[in-house]
Amino acid sequence: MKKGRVTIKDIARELKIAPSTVSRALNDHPAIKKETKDAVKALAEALDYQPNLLALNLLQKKSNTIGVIVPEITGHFFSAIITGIQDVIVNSEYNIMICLSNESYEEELTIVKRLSKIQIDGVLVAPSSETKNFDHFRRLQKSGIPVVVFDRDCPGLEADKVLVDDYFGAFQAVEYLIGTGCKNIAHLGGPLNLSTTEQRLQGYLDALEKNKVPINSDYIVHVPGFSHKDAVKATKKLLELQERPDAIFAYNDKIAISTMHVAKKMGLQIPDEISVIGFDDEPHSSFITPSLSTVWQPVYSMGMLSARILLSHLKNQNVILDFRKEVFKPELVIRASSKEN
Amino acid sequence: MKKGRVTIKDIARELKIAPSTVSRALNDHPAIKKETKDAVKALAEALDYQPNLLALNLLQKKSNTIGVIVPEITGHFFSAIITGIQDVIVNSEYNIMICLSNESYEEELTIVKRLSKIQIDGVLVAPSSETKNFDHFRRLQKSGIPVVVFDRDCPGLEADKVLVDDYFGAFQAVEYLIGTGCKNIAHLGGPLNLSTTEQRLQGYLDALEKNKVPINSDYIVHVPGFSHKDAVKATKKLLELQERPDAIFAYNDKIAISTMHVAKKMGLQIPDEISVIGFDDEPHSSFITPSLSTVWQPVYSMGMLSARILLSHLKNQNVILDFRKEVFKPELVIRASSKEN
DNA sequence: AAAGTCTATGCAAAGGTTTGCATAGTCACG
DNA sequence: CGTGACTATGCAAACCTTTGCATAGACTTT
Repeated sequence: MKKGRVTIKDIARELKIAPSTVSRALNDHPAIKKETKDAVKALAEALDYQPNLLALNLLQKKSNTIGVIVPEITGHFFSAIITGIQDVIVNSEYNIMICLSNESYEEELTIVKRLSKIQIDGVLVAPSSETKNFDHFRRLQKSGIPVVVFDRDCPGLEADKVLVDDYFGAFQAVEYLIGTGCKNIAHLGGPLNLSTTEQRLQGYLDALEKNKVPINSDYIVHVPGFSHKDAVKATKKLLELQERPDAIFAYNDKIAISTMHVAKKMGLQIPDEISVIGFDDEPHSSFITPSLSTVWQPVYSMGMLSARILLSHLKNQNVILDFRKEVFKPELVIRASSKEN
Repeated sequence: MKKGRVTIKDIARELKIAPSTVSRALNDHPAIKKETKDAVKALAEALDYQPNLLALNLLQKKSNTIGVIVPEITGHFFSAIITGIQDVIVNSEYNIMICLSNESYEEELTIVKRLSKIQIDGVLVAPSSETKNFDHFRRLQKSGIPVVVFDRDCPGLEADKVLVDDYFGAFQAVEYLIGTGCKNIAHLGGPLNLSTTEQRLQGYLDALEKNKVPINSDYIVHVPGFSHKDAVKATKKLLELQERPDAIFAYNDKIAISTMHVAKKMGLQIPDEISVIGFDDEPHSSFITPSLSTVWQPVYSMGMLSARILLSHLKNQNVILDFRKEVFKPELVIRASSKEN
């Protein structure tokens, strides 16, 4: 019989009224008589009418979709953030499109182009570790698309930002290590160029300095990527030093766990011979042996807040809101991989 | 000056030609003179023309988007599958919309309705653990939307399926435990109603039976949900039994890790007093102590294949392809949480 | 030179919905 | 009865692109 889905025109024809009347009836426009409304609604129901959002999108020049760009989702951190974002967005009229940059600037560029083509309404982004230039985000903003940056800062980009006080977290962790009597504290840093890497390094340095612990540049090694291999290699570099460190503050739990793995294989006692503290508090970090001391971040809340900020921009398209910069405080979680204070 | 983005009409006006000519020039239609094409392309470039996909969507009655429905992404399993899916889809013209059902049938229903409203072109789905009725998927199929089910089977639903031979994996794991001399092998099953739960249970049962090990119903406990608490509670039930099991085959690594945690707290030696085998081979499972024996699944490949199957349907809309059922073989990975053979 | 062929382009419709403006009809008031 | 106000509805444009058909002009063939 009828091919394709039921449209407003079908209802109009059936009821011998104009499509515009049907549209208004469906949207409860006050100028429509109650009887007409009822008739239209009844028929729409009967015919299982589904509004064609594609048409609406074209008309409104918006896709009712927001894009989320993250480097990866196989770790816990971004998965949890996304879950937070999702839980907020689900209760709005927006759809959500998750895109993975695989820590690649190129792919991030491609994604942004794509999102811009489909007329995305807003973007939430944690930039890739390769990204140094933020012009692609600026281009989005210029075409009226609000951009909210989370977790990893984009220095120089004016946008809403939801970050963690990485500096504070690192400072606390390192100061704790000093407090337990560690003298030779090393740092396994993250990929260079990441704001989080820099902040955590700075926290490490300042904690040492404040406590008058001399800084040894041999004790600072940056892990180039996020693979187990990278971490193992970097750890070995540290543990094979003439004067072996007695504590390692790692950029994140993943690295910390690899570090512990290597240390154990070398027969070192954790934490007696070497303390380890990570960052992120991944769920399994409390289950490894010894359980990992780490810095907890309110990941889920960060996701929710980022989404809420974006939504508030979308709701107030006309009003120009000031850019917000929200910084969450992380918390040091002491477990068994570090000595007692 | 000009508000909004550049359209094909703007280019046409500028060049004093018809919009249709511009369209054809941009799409390399053979009937357009080279000079015209060049002129159009040059101007399009200069004006930074971005085709409006929204208009195209309306015209083609499709959104060029495929939906992916998963229960959650905080674990490694679905994250890795999604990464595989993404890596395939990225190289097609399709966009990808990831939706989380949070293991809830209700939310899954809402998601399906939503996807159907936005005229999704195809769906990849791992149903929630609550889902027993698959009519919502059938409705999608009826409106011409191909559905590919992955990981968790939907019995009775005719669709493409990409699964793992859970039965085989479980059978192997349990037979291995028997081979190492374990006599009282318990099973911590997953949420009832999941095809994977059933298959793994059946593999467990058959392995016992084949090896003439009596089945003890006290040794089979199902974990209702995926939280740590649920797993701890279920484990305790097993370990407090009069005749304590000397091996536990768990539904997945997450549960297995919780189990080991409880066992260790009770002072049990793993694997001497109790062996543990999980399922999934999560990346951190090799880092816990003792490292976890488990069943590995080719997650990334599953994601890729699922996506490829869906794409092949979309490319051959007219042709009706037979439903495919692909079953991947898992592999037993023996580490330190089980005895040697 | 007429008829036919080919090339390059234009016209207009289609896709489904919303919305400003126009209009037909009703009613009330002077 | 004429005017004004109000109600309920219809018309048509707009959103942007693609595409079947039409056509104008140039060139070829008989």
